[in-house]
Amino acid sequence: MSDELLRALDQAGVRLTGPRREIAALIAKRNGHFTAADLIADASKRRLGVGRATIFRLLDLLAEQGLVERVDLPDGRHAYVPCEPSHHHHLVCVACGAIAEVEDCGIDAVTSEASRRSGFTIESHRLELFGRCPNCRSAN
Amino acid sequence: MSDELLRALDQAGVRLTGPRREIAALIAKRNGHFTAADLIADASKRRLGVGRATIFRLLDLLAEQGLVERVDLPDGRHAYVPCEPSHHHHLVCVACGAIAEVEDCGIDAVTSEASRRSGFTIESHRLELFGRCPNCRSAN
DNA sequence: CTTCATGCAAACCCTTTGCACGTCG
DNA sequence: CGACGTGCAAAGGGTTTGCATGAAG
Repeated sequence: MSDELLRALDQAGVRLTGPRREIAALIAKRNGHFTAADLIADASKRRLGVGRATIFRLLDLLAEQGLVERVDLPDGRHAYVPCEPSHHHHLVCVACGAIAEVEDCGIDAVTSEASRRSGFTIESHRLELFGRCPNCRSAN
Repeated sequence: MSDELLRALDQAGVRLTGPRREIAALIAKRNGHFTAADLIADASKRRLGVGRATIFRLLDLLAEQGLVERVDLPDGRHAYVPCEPSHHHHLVCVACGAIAEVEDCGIDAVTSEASRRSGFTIESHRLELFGRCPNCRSAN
């Protein structure tokens, strides 16, 4: 479960310490997005002795490696989603937090159109889609 | 300059108090995005007696009315941009902070494609474009 | 006059940092 | 063994809240 993250970290030459393994397992056990606070709560619930700081430090590390990405929820909270380094946008279920990764589906056309109209050179963009996953849609 | 915001607030039945007028003027005097901290600094620089809380409260109010929108900068800071209630996306210059508003330029095609692929129903989205405005591009 | 907004300060997050100790390889 | 990671606690920044006072309509 948590092997994916650990393997990727290992490959990146990152030390696989005890706390890092435990936090990776917590992340793997969640599905969908999670906040730093979620992990901190999980850790304290299970009485792992890991400190807040270690969790934030690992999240930074994972983000650097592109293994998680930080998304800003509509309510302003910061969350993280596990993801493949190459994929780029996320679709998040507002009901259960499930995540789907969306590869470029024509966003380039949008950016170049915006660039043409505005005269800006576009260097990067952030697209976040919010909706309901198939499960939550039918459950309601 | 600050009339636009004030007029819109008035129409919404919001009391036009002294502090609100002053803060609206500060916002009008900025061009491009700004943070709450920017306004707080402006206010203290000019020794207006307005408190932090009032600034945050007005920003909330303006956001409720759709007169400003909160954007999350790539570095994680929260900023606000003044905008028309109907327009929807923003292009922000990473060099000078200038803002261009971008009306739908085919983003619907992207969302429906993403929806088709993932099975999610899409309720909302957030698109932020980052680049360089014509001025900053030629200045460099 | 009544309702609502304000300033101030304290409270509250969330996140980062400094440091002595422990662990990994 | 040496470099690096860790926990803890404290510091830091941004944002919110409680409350007595003051202004708006």
